[in-house]
Amino acid sequence: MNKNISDIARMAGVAKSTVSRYLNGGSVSAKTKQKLERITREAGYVPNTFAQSLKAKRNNLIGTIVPRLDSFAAAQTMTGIDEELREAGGRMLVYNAGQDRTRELEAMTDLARQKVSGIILMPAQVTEEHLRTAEAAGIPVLLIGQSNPALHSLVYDDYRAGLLMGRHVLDMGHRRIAYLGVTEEDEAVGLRRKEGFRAAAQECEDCEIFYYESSFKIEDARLAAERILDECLPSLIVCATDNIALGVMKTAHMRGLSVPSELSITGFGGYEVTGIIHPALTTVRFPYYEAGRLAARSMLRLTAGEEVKRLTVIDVELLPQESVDNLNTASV
Amino acid sequence: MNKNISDIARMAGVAKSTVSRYLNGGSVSAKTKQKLERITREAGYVPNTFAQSLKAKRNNLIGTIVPRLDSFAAAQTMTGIDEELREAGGRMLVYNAGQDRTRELEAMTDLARQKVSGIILMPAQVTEEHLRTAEAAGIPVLLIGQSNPALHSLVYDDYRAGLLMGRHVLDMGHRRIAYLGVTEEDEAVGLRRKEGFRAAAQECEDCEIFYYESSFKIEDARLAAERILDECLPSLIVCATDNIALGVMKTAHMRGLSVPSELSITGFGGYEVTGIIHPALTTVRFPYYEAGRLAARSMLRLTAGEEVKRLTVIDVELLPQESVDNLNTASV
DNA sequence: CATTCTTTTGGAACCGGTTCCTATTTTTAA
DNA sequence: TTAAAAATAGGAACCGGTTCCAAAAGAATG
Repeated sequence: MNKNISDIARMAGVAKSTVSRYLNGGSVSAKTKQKLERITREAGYVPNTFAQSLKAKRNNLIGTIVPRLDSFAAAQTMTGIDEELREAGGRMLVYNAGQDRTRELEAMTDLARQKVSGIILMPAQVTEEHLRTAEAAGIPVLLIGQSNPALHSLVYDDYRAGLLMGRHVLDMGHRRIAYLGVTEEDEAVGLRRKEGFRAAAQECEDCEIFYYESSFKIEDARLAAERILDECLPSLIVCATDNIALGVMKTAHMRGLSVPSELSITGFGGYEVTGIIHPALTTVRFPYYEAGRLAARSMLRLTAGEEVKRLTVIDVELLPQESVDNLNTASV
Repeated sequence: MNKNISDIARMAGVAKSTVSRYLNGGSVSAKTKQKLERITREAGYVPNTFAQSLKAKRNNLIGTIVPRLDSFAAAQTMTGIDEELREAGGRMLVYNAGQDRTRELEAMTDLARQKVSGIILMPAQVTEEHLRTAEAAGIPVLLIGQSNPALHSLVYDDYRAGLLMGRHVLDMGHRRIAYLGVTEEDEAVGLRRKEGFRAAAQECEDCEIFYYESSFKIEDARLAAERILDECLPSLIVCATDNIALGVMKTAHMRGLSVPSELSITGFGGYEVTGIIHPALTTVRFPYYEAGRLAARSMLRLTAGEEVKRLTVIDVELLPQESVDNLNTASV
């Protein structure tokens, strides 16, 4: 049923090289061009991509490895990558690493086997093994969210995010604050975000900060919040991600604490849900979608052998909403 | 740098057919097997998947077309598909249709070109053109969420979902109810869900139901809720999706209406966020993840030429939470 | 009209595997 | 020890394209 290039050549009474040239815009006379136009259309001819890729030794696929499919950040980033690639005729092959480092490495190897043109990776941390695997893959690898001098990276300005948030909550009059972070192994979220916040705190003499740690899971955050409220009763909890903030908010509701009048809460990320819940969550917006587009654009340039800046820092934006009480006016 | 099968054959002093046989478990003597084991390992040899697919005329890719990447349902379904395929050595190629029917059709054609083994589609509606395109693709196409006699389909029991929800809210004593649905062009969400609900309403004589329509967007739902509250002031709004319910909840908060004591709200879907927000949203859980797994399993059987039931109905489950007031006890 | 330069075309080789068929070697049975 | 059977290996064709090179055809020039 499906015709191949030889069939078409035979039907048109020409050599298959002529058909190939016709399809790829080579020099073909107007007459044969017309004939081939008609015949390929009538036969519904579609070139076999395997055969094309076999000869070309490359395809238009970009592998994207995400830590999980059901996260706002991953979804937005993927959407951005997908749209940018599509406009350039490329395609996105998604791999879900399920937040498992081994699967992340396997995914890279596997994508290299499939001979994708490049890999966009959203890792939680970059290990020596990541570098070795990327090296072995022999194709461009671009990181989003984490950076490494050995690879091309696209990072958010996590330090500034922490700084902005810190200054904002201090401005609002909060002095007794809990910071609920994540493991420092995650350099971006765990370390730099916290350091930015700490820097803001150090600009203010009379504030007390309590540092806590949780996982990225909402349920773990909920439990951590229980501990925080039992131990130090802050006026505000700064959470390292919006999801963590949701967990903390849940705890507040369960304890009957009113947000923000009895407990203020902030997040990081700018997830859609932060604007929908009540009270809307004060957070720092990370432009995931734009980062995805930018990543795809950079990757296309890399696969074309063009130069790309090794490290790009993406700006973030404070998004003050309702979940932070203004203690200045309250005391007036 | 990268070796091909001929290189390996030369290095081992055998014919490439022998190498191929070694790789694919054909009859090879213990001695050559050992030798090839060593050589392929040392050379880091990896077969070229294009060449394999070219000969085999098929690959292990399953195309998945989702309406959008950033929806809970899509994310869960993709995760299910991905995990099931991975266990069977298959891979998922994701296409984002961006809620655009034209792009959905293009995606099918495009996937067929890439010679994926099968397509899993999550359409908002199935048109004649979908059928034609699927037919032309010449590979198995499986629908999730919508059904069509011409294709293999996996649907949720939307009618029962509506029925369960209807009975539940009536049980809770609500009699003046608004149903905020979506277009009936969406047979599953727009039509059957509503019909189930209507059937439940008809089991009760003294209830008044007001039907409204919105899009799937939270913001549109928010606006629709404004209209509903202005026009008929029900004790409860049944929303056709959890996202719509979130929009309605937003309006309630903005108007200072307490949920559920002044306005009860329900959704459909069982999105993660429904359990996190306060009050937690009463909804019907749709097992998206399991559906994804099931879809992948069915697709693998289809590509293997095995028989698969044409229509599978997936059961749903009522998830009563806090957003529905019990008017029975209230009046006691 | 002959000659030269361009444009168009066909043929063959190639990309990197798999598979079929035949030849050779090894094993088993007689 | 030899014949028959079984296991192993090699060679060639094939999958469906692209590309290089040489031949043929057409256009331009003197």
